[in-house]
Amino acid sequence: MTQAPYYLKHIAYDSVIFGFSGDKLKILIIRYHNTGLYALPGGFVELHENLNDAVRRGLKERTGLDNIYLEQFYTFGDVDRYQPDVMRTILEANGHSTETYAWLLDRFLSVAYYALINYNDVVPTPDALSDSCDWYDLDQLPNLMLDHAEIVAKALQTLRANLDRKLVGMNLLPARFTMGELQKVYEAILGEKLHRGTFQRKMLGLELLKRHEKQYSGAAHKAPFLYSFGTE
Amino acid sequence: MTQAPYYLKHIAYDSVIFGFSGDKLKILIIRYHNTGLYALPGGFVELHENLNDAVRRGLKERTGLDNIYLEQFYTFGDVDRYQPDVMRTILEANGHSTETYAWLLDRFLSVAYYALINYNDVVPTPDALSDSCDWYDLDQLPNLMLDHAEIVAKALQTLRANLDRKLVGMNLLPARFTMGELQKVYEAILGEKLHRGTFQRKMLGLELLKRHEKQYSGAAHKAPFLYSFGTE
DNA sequence: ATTTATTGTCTCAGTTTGCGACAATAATAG
DNA sequence: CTATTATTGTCGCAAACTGAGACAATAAAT
Repeated sequence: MTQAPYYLKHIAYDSVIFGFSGDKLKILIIRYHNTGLYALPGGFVELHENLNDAVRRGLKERTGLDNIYLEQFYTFGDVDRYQPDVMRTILEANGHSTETYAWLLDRFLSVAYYALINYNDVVPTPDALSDSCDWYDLDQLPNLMLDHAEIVAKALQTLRANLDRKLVGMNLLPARFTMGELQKVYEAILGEKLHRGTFQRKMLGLELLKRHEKQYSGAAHKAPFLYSFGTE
Repeated sequence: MTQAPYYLKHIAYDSVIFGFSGDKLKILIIRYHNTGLYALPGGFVELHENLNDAVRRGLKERTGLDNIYLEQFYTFGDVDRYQPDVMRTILEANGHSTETYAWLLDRFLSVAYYALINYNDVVPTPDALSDSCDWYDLDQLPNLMLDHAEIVAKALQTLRANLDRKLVGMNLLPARFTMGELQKVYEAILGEKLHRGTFQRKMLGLELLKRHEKQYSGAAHKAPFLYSFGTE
C-alpha cells in the first residue's frame, strides 16, 4: 500500500478465490482490522502494470501460489459502489491518515476475477489492512461489504456456466485424484447430485484424463483408480 | 467531449455493435478526421454515472437507439494499450490542444461491450472527432487502431458461445421475421451452414417464437410464416 | 470367511440430433 | 391456364447421447 500516484486511479480488482475441501466449495475472505468488515481479497493496478499481472500479484500475496487458474468475469461500475465512509472507516481503524490515502476515498470500478486453486497448497495470508484471510463455506459467508456478495454470486454463476464448456473442475484438486473426488467437485459447484455412471462415462469420453495405477485407499471398499489431467 | 475532471480517469469503454444485412454480419466502425485511423465506437464514464449507463449513452449517440441488447464481455488492461502518440495524432488532426486534453494521453483500461441491433433502425452518426461511422462486413474490416481488432475477435467469440445459451439471434432482426432469416443470422454468427429441418425443429421447440399469418413474399415459392419473439 | 462400502462397467430405454424425403404453394414462364 | 422453379413446413429414420438401474470386483473391517 503506497501513496497516490503509484496506482491507477478509479480502478480496483476483486478476486473470488475458490477452494474445495470436505465436500464443500469455499472462498477466501479477509477481515479488516478493528472494523468487523469482511471483503473479497482485492487490490490496485500499478501505473505500468498489466491488469492481469496485478491480479496475479495479489493472488500470490494472498495464497503464496503462482500459475493459478484465473478468469476475469465482470467489471462492476455502478455509482452506488462509491461509499467513501466504508473506506474511511477502514483507514481510520488502521491509524492511517485519510489525507495521505485520499485517493482511496474516490470512486472505483472493480474488475472481478475468479480463481480455482488446490485448497491444500494454500497458506492464506492477510494483507496490511486486514487481520485475517480465511476460508468460508460458500453457503455460510459473513456479511460482505459493498457489493461483494453480488460479485460472489456472479462468480459462481459464471463458473457454473463455464463448467460444461471448459474443463475446469480439476483445478480445484491435487495433481492426482479419484473419479469420486472429481464428481464431488462438480456436485459442489453445480449444487446438485449427479449420477455416478453417467458422470464417469462423460469424463472418460473427453479423453482428457490419464488413468494411473490403483490408489491404496485406507477405506473399506474397492480401491479406485487415480487420474491426472492431461491426455498423454 | 469536455475537459479533464468531467470523466473518470484511466477508464474507457468500447462497443462492438453488430448488425445483420444481406446475409452478412456487420459492425459499426468510426474513422477519425484526417488521420486514416479506424476504431470502435467508444467513450468515457462521467464522474457520477453508472458504467452501463455511459455505454448506453454512447450507443444512443452513435445509433439513435434506446433499449439495445447489450452485454459486457471483457476488460482490456494491458500496458501496451497505452500508445499516447495515437491519441496525440487524433487530437492534433482535429485542431485540439494536447494540453487541454492532456488527460486523454494517459493510460486507459477499456471495458468492452457488444450490442445487437436491427440494422434497418439505425442511423449511424459520427462523433465530434470522427468523420464517418459506417457498417463494415466482419470479414472486410479496415485495420483498426490499438487492440481493437482483438476486441472484435473476443466479442465474436463471446457472441458465439452465448448463442446456444441465451436466445440472442432475434435481436439482429426486425420485430417480424421468417425462419429462413433467423437461420441466416445464426449461420452468419457461427460461420457455418446449418441443416434447415433441424434448425427449425430446435427453434420451435424452445417455445419462444410466436407464429403469425403467412408472409406475402414477392418470391417465387411458398410463402413462409412470420414469427416474432415472445411466447404469448 | 463374511460383511460392508464403493468402484468400474454394462445394458436398456428414452431423448436428442443429423439428414434426407415429401407434399404444399407463391410467383413465373410458356 | 398449365408447367416449372424455388423454397417452405413437416415427417421419418438412423445414429448419437443421456439417465438410471444392475452386476461383479475388491479393500478393509468384523
